[in-house]
Amino acid sequence: MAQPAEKPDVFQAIADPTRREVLLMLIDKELPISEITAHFPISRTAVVKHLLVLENARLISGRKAGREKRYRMNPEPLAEVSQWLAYAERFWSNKLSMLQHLVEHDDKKQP
Amino acid sequence: MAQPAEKPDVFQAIADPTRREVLLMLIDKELPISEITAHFPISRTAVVKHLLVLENARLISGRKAGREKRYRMNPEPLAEVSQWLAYAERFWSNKLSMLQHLVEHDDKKQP
DNA sequence: ATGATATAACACCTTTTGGTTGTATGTCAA
DNA sequence: TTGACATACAACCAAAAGGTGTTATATCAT
Repeated sequence: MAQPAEKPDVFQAIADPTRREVLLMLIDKELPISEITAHFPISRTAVVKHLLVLENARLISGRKAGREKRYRMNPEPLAEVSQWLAYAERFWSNKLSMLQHLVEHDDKKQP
Repeated sequence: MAQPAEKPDVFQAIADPTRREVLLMLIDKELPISEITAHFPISRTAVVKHLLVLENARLISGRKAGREKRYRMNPEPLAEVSQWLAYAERFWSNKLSMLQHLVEHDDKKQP
C-alpha cells in the first residue's frame, strides 16, 4: 500500500474513506497510532500504511514521543484541492453555493 | 477500470489526474469522446473507462448525438468534496485562505 | 531484570486500476 | 452502397491498493 515513499498526491490521499476519517480525527488533536487504530476495524499495519500515504502527501506529520508516535494534521496541502475545486466550479458558483448552504443547515434535521 | 457501474464515489473519481483534466475540459462545453481522447496520450478505450467512472459519480453525463456521444459536466457532486473540505479546514480557515489568496494571485507571475 | 506496550519492518495475498489490443456495430457522406 | 468515422464490447495484462500475519526492537512500569 504505497510502500515506496513516493507520490505526494493530495487528491489520491483523500480518495480513501478511511484516510479521510483519520484526517478528521487529527484536526484538533495529536494522537498515537494505537489510538487511531482503535477507531477502525482494520489491523494496525493497515492503519500505518494509510498514515504513510497521508504523511508523504504532507497532510499529517508524526513525532516520536517516548515509545509512541503521535500524529497531527497539517491542512496546507488541502489548499490545492480547494483551488482545483474553485476552478472547476467557477461557472456554477451560484448553484453550488446554494447546495452547500442547504446541506450545511440540515446537519441535525431540526423540524 | 471500474467495469461494473458501481461506486459513485466522488473523491475517488477526482483522484485521477486524467479524470480531473477531463472534467476541466467539459466545464464550459460539450465534447464527443473522440475529441476528448485527442487531448491525451492514451487509447480511446482508456478514456472511455475514465468517462464511465466520472459518469457513475454523476460528474458528467453523456447523450448520443448522431454517431457520436457527447459529454458534459455536472458540478453538483463536487458539493460533497466542498463540504468535506470546509469541515476539515474549519480550524485553520485563516491560514488556508491566505495560502489560496497567494496562489491565486501568482497565476502568471507578473514581476 | 521482566513483562507488557507501542511501534517498526517484513513477507505475502487478493482485488481494483489503468492500460492495452482486437473485433463488431451503427451512422454519415459521397 | 461503399467506405470512413465514432463508438461499443470483450479479453487480457501489469502494477498498485488495501489488506493480512509474523517477527523484531525499543520503552515504560514494576
